[in-house]
Amino acid sequence: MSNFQHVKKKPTIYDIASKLNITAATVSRALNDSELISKKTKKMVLESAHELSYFKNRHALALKSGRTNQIGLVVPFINRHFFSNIIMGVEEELYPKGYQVMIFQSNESEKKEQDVVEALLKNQVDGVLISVSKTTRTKSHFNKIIENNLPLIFFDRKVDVDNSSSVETDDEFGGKIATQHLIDQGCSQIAYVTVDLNLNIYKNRFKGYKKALEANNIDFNSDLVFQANSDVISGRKVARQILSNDIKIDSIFCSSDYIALGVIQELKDNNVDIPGDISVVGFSNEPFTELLDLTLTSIEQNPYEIGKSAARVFLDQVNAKDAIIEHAIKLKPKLCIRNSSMKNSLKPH
Amino acid sequence: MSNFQHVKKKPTIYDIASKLNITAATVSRALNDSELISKKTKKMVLESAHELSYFKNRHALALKSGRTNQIGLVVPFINRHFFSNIIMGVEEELYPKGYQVMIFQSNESEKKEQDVVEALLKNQVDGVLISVSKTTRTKSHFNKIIENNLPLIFFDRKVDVDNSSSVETDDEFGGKIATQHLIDQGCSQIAYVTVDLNLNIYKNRFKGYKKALEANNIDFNSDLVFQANSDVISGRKVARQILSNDIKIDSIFCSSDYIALGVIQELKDNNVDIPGDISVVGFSNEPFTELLDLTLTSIEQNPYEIGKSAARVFLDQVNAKDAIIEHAIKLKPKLCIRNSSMKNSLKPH
DNA sequence: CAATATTATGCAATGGATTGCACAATATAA
DNA sequence: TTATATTGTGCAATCCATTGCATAATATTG
Repeated sequence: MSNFQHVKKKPTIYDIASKLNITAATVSRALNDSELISKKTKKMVLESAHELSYFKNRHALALKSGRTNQIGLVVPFINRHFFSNIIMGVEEELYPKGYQVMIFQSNESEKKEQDVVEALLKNQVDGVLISVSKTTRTKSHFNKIIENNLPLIFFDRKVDVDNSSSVETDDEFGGKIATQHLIDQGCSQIAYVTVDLNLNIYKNRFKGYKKALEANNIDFNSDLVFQANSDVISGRKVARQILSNDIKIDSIFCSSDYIALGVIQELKDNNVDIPGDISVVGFSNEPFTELLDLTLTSIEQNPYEIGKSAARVFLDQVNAKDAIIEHAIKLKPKLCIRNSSMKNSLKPH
Repeated sequence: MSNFQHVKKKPTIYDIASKLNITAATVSRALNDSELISKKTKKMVLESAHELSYFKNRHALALKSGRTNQIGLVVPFINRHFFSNIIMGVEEELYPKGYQVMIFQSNESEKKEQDVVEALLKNQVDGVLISVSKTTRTKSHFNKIIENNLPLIFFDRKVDVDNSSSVETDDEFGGKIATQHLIDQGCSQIAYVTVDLNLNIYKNRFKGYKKALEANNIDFNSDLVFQANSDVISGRKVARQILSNDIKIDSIFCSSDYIALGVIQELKDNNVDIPGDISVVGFSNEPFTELLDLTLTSIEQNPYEIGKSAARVFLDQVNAKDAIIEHAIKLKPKLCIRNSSMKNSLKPH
């Protein structure tokens, strides 16, 4: 329990060198398996390195080479189910390749996002994966990344930047299959609840909704479209609005699970039968959707796969060296059917 | 869209030096506000640095000093509400102080945990904050951290290691207030559902439960104690067991929200009135607890504060230099009363 | 065996910032 | 004005690994 523990100094190539009566240069080459070095010497060096439990000093390497084997990962908030699972995917893919993932949050603030990108560049990361903050309007910080000749990969939320890549959910497809599912249940008066249409993801989900109607020869009725924030309260408000205006519908497709939950709560409070009278579908497949009394049908975006995919795109870029590779990947989301939408379903349990 | 963008080289102290016809040493001292340097020179240097948008090279610093301003944060999984909020807290506290947080997952595997700690040491992090994997039985990797003279702070789950600190939830207190709450509602036949009693957190919650009974002169009855895994299925199983054996109880305190949810589902399916016939309390205050039809009373551990606290302990250690500081902090959890436990409550809405 | 081709190693600079020591420039005292 | 004290800068080594160039050691060929 001594105060001043003996801090054993980490061994360097010089230690190995002097132990073997050769120079550090030779050791370095041996460790890097250079053809210049004889097998015998290589063997000696490797053994000695193992013995001393030698490891290369990352910072010396970074200083010399300018590469760090670290990548920057920027998300709005890490404590969101969606983003934390993306991070899982990225790590899973990159950790075995020797990359370390530096995770940063933008807190949905453009300023913080700029700061964070700045910090990443100072760290000389080898690439940046980012999901853009909602409030971001400028893109000079993204251009800076490109100017540094680093791979830049957007995921989930992108901005148009030359020489960058992106991995997104095919939100339009998601909107389409959710709507089609309701139609398949016999619904035709399908209300739609959207969040801010300035955001691409919501724009595209809406597009999918309309496409599905069109494909089934159902007239689009703008009276059935509602605007809300992505939370329970907003969902309740929309439901109240529908009920009090006596708007005739047989289903509601909400572009957010939280809205859907609010809708369900308000409808239940008003003795509306779900899914009998009104079917409800959400979006994102939040963990709570399957924990509810009335489980909620939703669209799974598979954030884990988004993460993995983004990581693979990064590796592609890195390995391609100077070739331009601009990936623009869209992953198909999946419909998770539960009790809130099954007109003919047996009651749960 | 050229393939070979011009990658502007980052300015160094040498650039500043030659621009001002002084030496790098002087520039370095000026940047570090050394008293050796005249105000005039300092001003020149600072201005020039700003002009060139100069920043110190982290890797050069790390190489020279052995310190990196990075800390390692190890959690079992980052996509758990509890842990991701701890991470938030840590970041919030350390980011403004110029520390970067390197986040790693152990996946509840001892081997991975050892690897990760190894990686952190190779990176020469300035300290390690860790929540120990469930499967960890050895502690030599923790000792290695101490031998390197680095601050080691355990959070939520700790292991006994000399010269380390810890920040935990006061689980016993949590168990006590939850039980007391049920007693306050008039309950006396309080079932208790625990998870693996080999784990300290569950051991302590159980202890709290018993203490509360004792304090209220209620006899402890081991027939009312059940064992389960921390999931919904297990919760249902316990409830079925209670019902089929016709065990007389007026409430159930579950050491996990998932168990509590399963219990509630099963009881509801069997037309038991909650909280009328049986009150239910969970533990951890998972996000879903307030989204349920019947909102679930639970114990909030405030992971965000745990994170902040752990970060502060780290800063303490760092600033204390060679002094021994062994913090052992226990944070009081908080009771969140909701509808599942309020005997006299109005029905929701 | 001498001369050339191969192969294996060493030397020294590099990357960027810090710092002990030496020395120059200026200020103060005598 | 000269000797001494005080302040401000420069020199060069250091942290660790890499790498172009020079050279030593060995192998090959005539």
